[in-house]
Amino acid sequence: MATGAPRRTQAERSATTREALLDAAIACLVEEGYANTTTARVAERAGLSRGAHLHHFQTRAALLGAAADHLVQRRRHELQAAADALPTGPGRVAEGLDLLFESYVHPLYQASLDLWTHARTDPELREQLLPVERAFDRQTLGLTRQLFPGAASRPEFDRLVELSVATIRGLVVLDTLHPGGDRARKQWASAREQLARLLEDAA
Amino acid sequence: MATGAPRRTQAERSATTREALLDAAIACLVEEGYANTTTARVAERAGLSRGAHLHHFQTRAALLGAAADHLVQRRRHELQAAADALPTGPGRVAEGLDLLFESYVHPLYQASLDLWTHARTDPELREQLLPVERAFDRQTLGLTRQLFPGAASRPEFDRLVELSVATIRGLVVLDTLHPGGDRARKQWASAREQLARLLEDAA
DNA sequence: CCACTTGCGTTCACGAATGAATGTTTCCGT
DNA sequence: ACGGAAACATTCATTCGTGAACGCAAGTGG
Repeated sequence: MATGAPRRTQAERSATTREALLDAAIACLVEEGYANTTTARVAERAGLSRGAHLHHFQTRAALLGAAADHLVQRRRHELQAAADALPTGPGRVAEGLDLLFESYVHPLYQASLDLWTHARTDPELREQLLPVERAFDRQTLGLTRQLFPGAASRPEFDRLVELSVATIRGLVVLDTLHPGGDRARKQWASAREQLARLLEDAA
Repeated sequence: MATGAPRRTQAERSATTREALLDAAIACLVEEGYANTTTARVAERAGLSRGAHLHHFQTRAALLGAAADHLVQRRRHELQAAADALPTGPGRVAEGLDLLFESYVHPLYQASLDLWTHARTDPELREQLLPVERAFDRQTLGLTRQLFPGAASRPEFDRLVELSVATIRGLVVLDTLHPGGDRARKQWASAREQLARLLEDAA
């Protein structure tokens, strides 16, 4: 038959549903939280049956582990694109810090927080998340080197990045209790100034 | 009868069981996490029946809300005692920051993180936690004024405290995935130096 | 001392979530 | 086109957590 849709190979079909499940899982985590992210709920959101889920991920922890990985990949793409588009110039440090901050206030990071928090007492989930976290860390460090080329070669650079990232994480946690609130954003204005000074002094 | 134990009034009995339940709930949160902190589990830990729990707290969210409050009270007592015992002198700022840091790496704060994270998507729990958080914030701010009397009157003091607390929170989150790990502690050494400089410059 | 209240324990019914077992459709190699 | 394999769907049994109803025992005020 000459339908417009070319016959899709099985591997393509498979990849599509897999993505749909992961996207649904992430959306579910963001909007309904870890506790309400059940296998049934995710399948429903993806417009699939529970069987489809079971076919791709035998267990719930497997699904969430894959979702975490998917999450990091998505963040990587968005961040990389934004970083490449960032102009060089005198305001580069401040804007680079802003970029980093935005990647954490993003709703996606709330999903990560949910996962990480639960992994503390769920050995199976933690097992899944440990390699993902390593990738996340490397990703962040690599990005900062690109964002702050002036200071990147300094010996204290890694410490300053740790400080900045820790501060950002700490600010973002503020907003978990106040969804849509901008407490983190308000405090960030002042914090960014201090961090920028430290990074520029190092350059 | 002349037993050594004087007859306890009902109010005393009640208060004892209530405390036992709250302590059990907190211990359960710390060791087994939010998801495994079920009403049955808490009652078992407290050496009581589920009926006892249900008598004092009709719903699970009520128990957890009360537990969060209890948590903040306990932290207040410990912190206040430590702060009162802190000597004045040249190292006061650094030691004060350490004190603050210790109050966050404490396992009790992991329980708080679990609660706060879940409250994001659980309206009933969030309702319970909002006033508790306000108390916690006031408590922290009051303590810092006592710890850093030199800088407390400066206009930028509140901003510096926010920065310090955010950094500490962000560092502590690191350890959720690595229980018993001291990644936060290691990064703290360097971060504390920077924060101390800022606070001392303000004094 | 007795009626009444309050703290505490037991049992039951309901709902929800998970994963296993078993069908049904879609695709690919020959 | 046809047989096998893989993707996907349906149903089932089990487990677990919750909160309500009920019942007993211990304390309190008249």
